[in-house]
Amino acid sequence: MTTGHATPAEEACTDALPTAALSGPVSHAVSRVARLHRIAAGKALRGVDLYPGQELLMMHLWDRGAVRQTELIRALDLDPSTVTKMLQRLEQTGHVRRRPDPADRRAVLVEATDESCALHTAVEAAWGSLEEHTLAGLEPAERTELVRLLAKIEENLCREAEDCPDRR
Amino acid sequence: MTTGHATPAEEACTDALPTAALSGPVSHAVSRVARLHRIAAGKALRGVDLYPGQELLMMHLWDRGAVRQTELIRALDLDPSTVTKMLQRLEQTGHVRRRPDPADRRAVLVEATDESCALHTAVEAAWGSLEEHTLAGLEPAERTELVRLLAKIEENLCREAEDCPDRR
DNA sequence: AACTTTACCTTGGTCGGCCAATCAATGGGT
DNA sequence: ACCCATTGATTGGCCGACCAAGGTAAAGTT
Repeated sequence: MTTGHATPAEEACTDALPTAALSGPVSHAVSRVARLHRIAAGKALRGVDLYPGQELLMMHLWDRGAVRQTELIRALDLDPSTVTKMLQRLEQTGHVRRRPDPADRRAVLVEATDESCALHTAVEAAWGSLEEHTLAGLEPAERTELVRLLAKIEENLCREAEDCPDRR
Repeated sequence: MTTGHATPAEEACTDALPTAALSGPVSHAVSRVARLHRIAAGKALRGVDLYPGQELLMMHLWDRGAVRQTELIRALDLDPSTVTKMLQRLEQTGHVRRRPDPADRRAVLVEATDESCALHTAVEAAWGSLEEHTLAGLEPAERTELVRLLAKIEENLCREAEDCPDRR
């Protein structure tokens, strides 16, 4: 793929030679991989009544118990409004319960419902199988290298986003 | 990051130790990188009146001229309905023109408007600068390795998606 | 104590993106 | 010629995610 030659069979999953891929091969790849990954996650999660993205929120709740919404925002690194709406939907589907924080009358405490805990293992299994499938055919060394490189570009992107300056 | 130790300073951009990251480090990283990358793209594209995602569509049109919608769907590898809605918005903002295909009365031909072509260079510059920024600090060897690994996992994910079986 | 700033969350709007279902036109099979 | 399967595109509904703006409560200032 980095070399110029490509047999017709090999370019099955790729378009011919879009300038997007030439002008920004990594950006291009990241977009495509992310999209495919999200679709795969969606399929794996369909059986547990969760939509992709929600599983990370739930995992955090399962991990930490009752937390205030701000912590979710910080941990998931999402927009506050996004979390609000996700929680509204998760509450409606009975996965999550919200109650006012007695210590701070403007804050909200969030926790996973007991019923949702039944999904815990299923979700982790799905997440693990997704990971395994994503990395199929990669040797251990390649995997750690991939993680290292992804962490590097994440930090690059994070720096520009100026999300990091404050101690999040 | 794969090792257990992490100084307080180093985990600045990462949450403490979410099971999500342990249970699927690559999946986790892909999500985060993709999100940050999209935000960065959004910032870079804000000056050109385009939203992230639209630039790829426009680049394809600039490349290939008038194409039918099916080709966009295939090339961008998106859901048909997604493309339809994107085109409706792009048409409304004057970046794109649509007309019926004389050869096939159910198809639609899409092409970039002349005005949109003015953005061509700006978009490619933005895309290139985004790429450069994403890869800041990575040596050439690391970059090609990253591309190679991303391509590998893309193929893995693509295979499961069963989008590939037919000759796209 | 009164005022100002900051923190926590919500609402409204917009986009990209998916799925499921639908309609219209083409093309094959008999 | 007819019927049926396939292809091209659209609609409606939903979710994740963003931004901008607003409202309320806590903390900091004077």
